[in-house]
Amino acid sequence: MAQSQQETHPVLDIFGVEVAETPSKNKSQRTQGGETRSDVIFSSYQSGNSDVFPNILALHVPEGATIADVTYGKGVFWRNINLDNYTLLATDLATGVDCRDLPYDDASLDAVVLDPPYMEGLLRANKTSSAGTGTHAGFRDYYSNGTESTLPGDNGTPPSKWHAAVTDLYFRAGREAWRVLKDNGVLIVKCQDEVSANKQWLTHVEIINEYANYGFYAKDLFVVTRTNKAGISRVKKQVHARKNHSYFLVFIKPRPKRRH
DNA sequence: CCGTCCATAAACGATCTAGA
DNA sequence: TCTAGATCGTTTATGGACGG
Repeated sequence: MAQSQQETHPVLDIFGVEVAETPSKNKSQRTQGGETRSDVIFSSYQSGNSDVFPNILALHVPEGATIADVTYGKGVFWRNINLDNYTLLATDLATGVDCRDLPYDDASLDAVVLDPPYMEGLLRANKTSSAGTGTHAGFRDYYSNGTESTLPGDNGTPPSKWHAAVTDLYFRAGREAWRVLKDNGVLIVKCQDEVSANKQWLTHVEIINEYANYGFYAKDLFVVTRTNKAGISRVKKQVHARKNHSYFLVFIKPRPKRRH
């Protein structure tokens, strides 16, 4: 008992934080590096995609990486990126590349960026009842449910519809991304939850759970809150909170663990 | 056997605001 | 002033249970 009392203990304040130096007797004291700072990259921003995306790239994708943006669209993600620092492979439906069937070799890319439509209304077969008449019309024409371009299910089941058509697109594109990514490769997925048929669908949770089955590690999650006020029409009684935020999910394809 | 009711699934479409 | 839209509640269809 007397021995233990002779051992030196650091003096702690009420929060348990050391406030006094331990005696110099302690030879192998660890010296901590790094610096204290607050200008770090945060998990949530009230801003647009083109402002948030550079932060994600800076944090998770090293310069010199080869990145495939498989849903390039107008390239808004890259508006504030210095393209000298990366090799960008920009494809889209407009260039004839299906994000579920990429023209790249297995394990050939450092990063993949995926941003498909996340609204079931955009994927409807019937044009008069589908949403998105502008920039997403191409998506709708090609990926819409109930058309011959829609892929049947894994077991020959009918093609998915409504919200399931949205997740189906994410799942297939995720599996394809797994194929083309190198070990430790990064998959950046943009998504947003949606309400369909008066029902809440937490799309980002569904994607994370499904991708975990493929082996992806969900390394990071960013929330983008839109700056403007969105409305909804034809409401008699609001049921759910109007969504004004979306997600960037960052997945890692882990290096396979070596077995003994 | 038929019509009604109810629950659930499927289908559908409107409108107000920000930004140019 | 004009344009165009990263939804979500409402409406319609479907099918089973149930009573007459």
